[in-house]
Amino acid sequence: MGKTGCMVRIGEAARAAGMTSKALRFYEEHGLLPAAKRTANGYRDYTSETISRLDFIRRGRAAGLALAQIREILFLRDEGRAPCTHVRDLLAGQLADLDAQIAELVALRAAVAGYHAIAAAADPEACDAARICSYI
Amino acid sequence: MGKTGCMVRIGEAARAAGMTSKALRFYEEHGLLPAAKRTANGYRDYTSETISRLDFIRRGRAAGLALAQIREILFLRDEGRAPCTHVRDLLAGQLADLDAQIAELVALRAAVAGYHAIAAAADPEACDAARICSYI
DNA sequence: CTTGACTTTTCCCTTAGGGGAAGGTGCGAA
DNA sequence: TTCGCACCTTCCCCTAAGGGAAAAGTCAAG
Repeated sequence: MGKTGCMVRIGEAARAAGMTSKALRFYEEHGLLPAAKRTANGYRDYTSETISRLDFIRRGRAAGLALAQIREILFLRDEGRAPCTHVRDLLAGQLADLDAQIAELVALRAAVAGYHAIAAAADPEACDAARICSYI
Repeated sequence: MGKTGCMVRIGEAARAAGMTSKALRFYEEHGLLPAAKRTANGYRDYTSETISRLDFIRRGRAAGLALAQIREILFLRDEGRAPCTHVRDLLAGQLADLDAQIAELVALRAAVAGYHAIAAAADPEACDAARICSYI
């Protein structure tokens, strides 16, 4: 085998996964990546296995999962257990969370639209100083 | 006049504004409230003017404004200038931000719903270990 | 030899406060 | 008087997911 194998430094691995080097160090620090092997000069050395792991992390992030949830999934997989039912439950919870967030934002948007309509139609001279601003 | 005047300590002011004492200290520290007068024992002493200022902060927060934006409004008012046109612009920007956030969450919701539908229908045995989890 | 690109670690920054520690103050009850 | 309780003070660490920057080491090319 070659002297250096398929040495991939952090920048290249990050580029391959569409992330930054900082993110990779952060994931390692927070247990989403195992401690990377180091080359003789101390540089992190990644394999294609790490790259696919990073791909999964990216897909999970794109689905709005928190790093802690992604870490759970990875932990199950690392334990040799299929995380599929757990992932299904996480996705169900994520759907409920998203529905709640959307409902909240839609309600806030309606309220802000009302304030803005009043502000757009009001006479700027009518502002009550004691209230700081009458539009809110 | 009475010895203690209308002394209102931080806890009572916070209750009156529907906040916590921590929030009031935080607002003072970050320039949304002027440095409170202190009583002889070092306790902060608030007036009704502060309470109405806190009410405005709460209304601004309820409208989804950031503390930095609320601070700008308060600064204008403190300068003697009516903040109304600025508030109107902030509300317009807030509307645009909310629309963007809602669109993003709705798109994410659709994607997650798709993942979840696949996960709910799939055979858990079919999960591909190399991909960590096939549902995402 | 030097320059430039890459890496390492470490520290501070972001939002809007929350939690808690350690200690001071004032009032009523025992 | 002393205890307990409620309240206050400052100080420090914590959140999520990294970003920015500093200081320093490594390596290949010009």
